[in-house]
Amino acid sequence: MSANAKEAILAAGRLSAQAHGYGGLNMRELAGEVGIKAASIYHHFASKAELAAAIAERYWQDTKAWLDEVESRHQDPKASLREYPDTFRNSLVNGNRLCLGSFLGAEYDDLPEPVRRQVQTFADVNVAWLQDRLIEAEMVEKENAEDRARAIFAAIAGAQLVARSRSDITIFDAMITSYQRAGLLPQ
Amino acid sequence: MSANAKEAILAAGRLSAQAHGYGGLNMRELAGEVGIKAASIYHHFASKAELAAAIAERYWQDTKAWLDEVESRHQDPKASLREYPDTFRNSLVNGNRLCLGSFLGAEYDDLPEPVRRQVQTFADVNVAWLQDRLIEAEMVEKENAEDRARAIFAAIAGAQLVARSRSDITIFDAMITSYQRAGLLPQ
DNA sequence: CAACCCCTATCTAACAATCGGTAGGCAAGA
DNA sequence: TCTTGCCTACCGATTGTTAGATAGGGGTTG
Repeated sequence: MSANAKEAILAAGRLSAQAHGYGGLNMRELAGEVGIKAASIYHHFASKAELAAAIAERYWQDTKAWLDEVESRHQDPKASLREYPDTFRNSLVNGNRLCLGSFLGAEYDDLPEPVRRQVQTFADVNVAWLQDRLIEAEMVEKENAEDRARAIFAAIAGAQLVARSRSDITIFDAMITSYQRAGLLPQ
Repeated sequence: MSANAKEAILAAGRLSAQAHGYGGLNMRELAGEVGIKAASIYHHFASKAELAAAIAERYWQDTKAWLDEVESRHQDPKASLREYPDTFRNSLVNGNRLCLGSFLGAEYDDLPEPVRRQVQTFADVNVAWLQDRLIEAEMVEKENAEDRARAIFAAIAGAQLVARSRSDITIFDAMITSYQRAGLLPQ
């Protein structure tokens, strides 16, 4: 295992947290998925709180990398915006999982401080990226861009939440289509 | 206490579940808020699962009653739609709490079956009411009304989720305004 | 080259706290 | 006297976390 163990813990922990949240994240179960014992996790992470913070930090870093890759792949900002819901969709396809930011957002009151900071950063990363694309696409006036970006972020996260509790991806797609028809997202 | 105890348990349980979810709902703590001992709860509810199901059932019943009252207060369906986000807003004002449907929706995988049913009913109640108002207001074609209704429900739940993790009601209001400007909600 | 040591990564075993839930008793009103 | 509503006391399971041991690899030293 060695240095790979830490990465394996982060990867499995992310999947577990997306399915069960911070409260449902279980050290023994997580260790079992990685193939080690629970005590061994403490060799890599000082506590459950710090583990969760590391998971959340890695999560927004991966998200940011993916968003930047999407942006660089299109010259049309509207094309980037059309692709934006795909991460959320993929989480549903991949084990009916939730966006980590949404789950931890729900549990926010019971979250340790270091985890809270990473959750906020995740939201900031998404909103900033959306804001830039909205301005490039000239879809809103500059002074409304941030609010509109946050509204889009919230709407898609909400669609994922609702679709998940039906375990039905088709209603996620239907909601995205509705957002497009209504004018919240570009068609 | 007597017959009032059951009602008090339901009321306190709802508030606790809106703040900490099903997993965070604690029998001892809940009993303490009501002024009884944890064991006494089992005189009124057979298990935590049945208690949570009763809380969720009461929740959608109260929601439905409020929605019907809103509808009867306005003759203009758009006026009803404008008032719709207020329940979600009030939960934030009242202790930064989440819609119970959203919290339980996040925890859906770990929910006992009877609770799941009530969560779905809550979503159905909201979507059905929104669908009726949208049709009355002639805001969408009939075949798209349900999808649009669910999209609005999801968007507002998402806005509440995002606003909660900032403990900031003003950004909730800003997102609702954005939805109106974009055309998702009537202005 | 061999003996030594130490660091890394993991283990077993256990602790203390907390959880949902149960058994059985007690008091009061019908 | 029987039912209702609550209690005390406890059980077993699970949780995050810690202490201490062990195995192996790499570097230093004789």
